[in-house]
Amino acid sequence: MGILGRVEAAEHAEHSDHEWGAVEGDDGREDAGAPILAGASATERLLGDLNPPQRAAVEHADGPLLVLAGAGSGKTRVLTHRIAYLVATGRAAPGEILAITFTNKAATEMRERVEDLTGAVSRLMWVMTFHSACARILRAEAERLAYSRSFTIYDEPDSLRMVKRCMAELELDPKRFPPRAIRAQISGAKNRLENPEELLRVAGGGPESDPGIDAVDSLMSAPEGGQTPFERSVAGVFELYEKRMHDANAMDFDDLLVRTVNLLELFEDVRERYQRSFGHVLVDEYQDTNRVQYRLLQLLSGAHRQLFVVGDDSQSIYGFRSAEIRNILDFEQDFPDTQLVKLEQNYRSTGTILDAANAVISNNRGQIEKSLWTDAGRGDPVMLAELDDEHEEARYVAGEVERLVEAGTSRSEIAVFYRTNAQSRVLEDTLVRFDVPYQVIGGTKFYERAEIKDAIAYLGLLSNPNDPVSFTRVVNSPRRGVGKTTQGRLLSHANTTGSSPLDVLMSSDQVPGLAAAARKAVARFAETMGRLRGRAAQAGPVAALLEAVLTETGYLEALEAERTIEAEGRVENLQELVGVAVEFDANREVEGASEITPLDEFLQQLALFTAQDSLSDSEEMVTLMTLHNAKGLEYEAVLMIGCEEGVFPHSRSVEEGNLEEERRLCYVGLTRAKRNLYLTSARRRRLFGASGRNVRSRFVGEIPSELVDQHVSRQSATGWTLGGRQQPAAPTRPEPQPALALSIGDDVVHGTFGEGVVTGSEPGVVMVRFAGDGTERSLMADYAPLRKKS
DNA sequence: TCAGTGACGTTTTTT
DNA sequence: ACGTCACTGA
Repeated sequence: MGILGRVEAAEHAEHSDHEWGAVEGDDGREDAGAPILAGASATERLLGDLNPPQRAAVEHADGPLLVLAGAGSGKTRVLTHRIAYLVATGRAAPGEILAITFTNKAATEMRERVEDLTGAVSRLMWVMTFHSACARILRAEAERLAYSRSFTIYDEPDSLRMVKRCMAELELDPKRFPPRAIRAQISGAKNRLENPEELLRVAGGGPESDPGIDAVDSLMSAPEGGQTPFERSVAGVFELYEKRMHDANAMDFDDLLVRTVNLLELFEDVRERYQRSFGHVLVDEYQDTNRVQYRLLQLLSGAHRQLFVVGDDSQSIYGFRSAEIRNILDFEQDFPDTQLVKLEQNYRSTGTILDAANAVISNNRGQIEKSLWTDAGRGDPVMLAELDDEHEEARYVAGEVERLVEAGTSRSEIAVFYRTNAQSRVLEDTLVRFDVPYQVIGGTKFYERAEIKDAIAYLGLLSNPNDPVSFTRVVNSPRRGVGKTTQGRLLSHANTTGSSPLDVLMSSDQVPGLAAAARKAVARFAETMGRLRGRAAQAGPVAALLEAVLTETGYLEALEAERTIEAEGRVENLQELVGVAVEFDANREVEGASEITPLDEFLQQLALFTAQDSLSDSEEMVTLMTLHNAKGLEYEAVLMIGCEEGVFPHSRSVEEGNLEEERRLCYVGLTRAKRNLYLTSARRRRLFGASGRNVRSRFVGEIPSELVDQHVSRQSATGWTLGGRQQPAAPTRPEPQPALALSIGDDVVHGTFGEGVVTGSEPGVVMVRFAGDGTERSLMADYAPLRKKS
């Protein structure tokens, strides 16, 4: 066992009064709290409310630990308590802990809870995502990899842009090889830690191919072996892409991880430094780690092997991002002295919901044996609803949400999940019409709006003048007479002289071939950028710099001159961004001599901001999100919409044979619900204009019928019965009353809102203005407790 | 250089 | 059905 490593770790643990390096065997727990009085009571406090297996995990003595935790079994809690335990018992100083969470939000919550438990200031703790941790390490060590510290982080669209540039440079036809596909291949290769040459080697020489053809093929393309033209193109683009990204002093999301691995592999001193500083490494959602992340964990915990990972193989849903369940299945082999703790008691859901989820996931093969149980009651049945089309489905959701709210469920405790972001649209329209407040997580994000990206690109360019993508974005926005031709001349001059695009701009009189008008426009822009650059160098508040950028570049002015509603919205968005900057400036700890300038830190935060981070849980809103975004969350009531073959499981997953991952995704969705669970499907759904007939998802059929309660919309009931399925038992659901014959002007009485008058109607919906509060509401004709006043 | 028009492909999921 | 992108004419 890594005795040496641990002794070394102990030596460098300045805050540790203990000589943990000297303690051997499993029985460390007896000594754990004893020497520190305050620590002892704190330890008791934080162990008190744990069940035996949770406690075993938290009190784990030494070496690698794998916690296999079922859904809702308190795995994040175990992780939090483990950190608190390490701090409280003095086994680790806060600064020696690196805890990896899946989102920034989860990280913030975890820090706060550790603070609550220990009373310790957690600022020193590294509790963050893989990407944030890597970005921080890279900022500090960038020079080792011939990067500058002000490297730019490209988001996915920007990375795609760079791929397109490279393809153009290689004269590859984007119609023949879609840039998206190439980008996906590159990303996959990076996550598997393959470089361009390896990619070719792996792709080449399929053993099943006909040797005759192989021979011909190898004659045709001797140096590369027998790849398809696509694979060769991927490798070529990959190679150039890597070079151009480095020239640009830019990293994509994958680079953040890969470069950190490179750094730690290449430089022994750096590796040892970080191994010493992180004496304990903890990972949440371990089932979703991929090859790079795994390698990173190996490198960071190499000497001490204090690796504490928590995960659930049934919830592995990021295979498309190269996550490997293998990492969890093989953990015990890779770390032979691993201890395994299983958490199988579920504290979240009713027995019915848990049984449904277990029944679905049991259709997968090769899950690690777990038997989740709960001592909560049975609860309500799972509600199944089959509606006619996506609009009726949305109305059903809106109706059920209203019903739940009236029955006392807070809107913030209700969530709607769907497979694809596109599905939120119809739902949003309907919720607006029904006056149901909601928030959408993910989808088209604030930070992807053009004006926001422009503003960030300006800041990015000031920080990193080498970045051609930001340069291109910004140089003629607002329109200032620097068109494509001029841009091309500037960039190619930058290429030939090897200087940065921004520097070329500053000395544009050196650039050949510029027309007089262009020359003038360029010079004018260069002057403003020069001024702003001077400002940026002063490392003052980011908000002030951003405001200066927006006014001095004429960006705001141009928007205001448009005098349109949209432009107004853009200005508002920009104001919001300034607000974000103000908040950033206010929260920034005034630590002298930081390695990162405020501007770089701000840009980094924006780049690594995730969908879930914008989730607000305090307000009275229903939450809408994809199933992927739902991971790690829980709600009293969950509605999963679009449970149809082709939608969920997605047709593409079925084609690619990823059905088991889809089923795990379903499992994740089901297990988010504490009390009420709804699954809805539509018989017809419009996709790209064309309307298709859909059948219910196989996952719905995998739920035992005694757990469910069915509602089938009237229009489809017959067809459904003819389909050969068993007609459900009589629903206990409030039956849709036969729609009242209402016409505009009729006086009606509503169970909750009182008297009103019908002001309009649509199929299935009736609009009523109520006398009580004067509001007009859209109600579902079939469900609303309405009766005609006679 | 730019505004307007038509074709296209996009919809899996995300750091 | 919608947004993006490339092309075209002014």
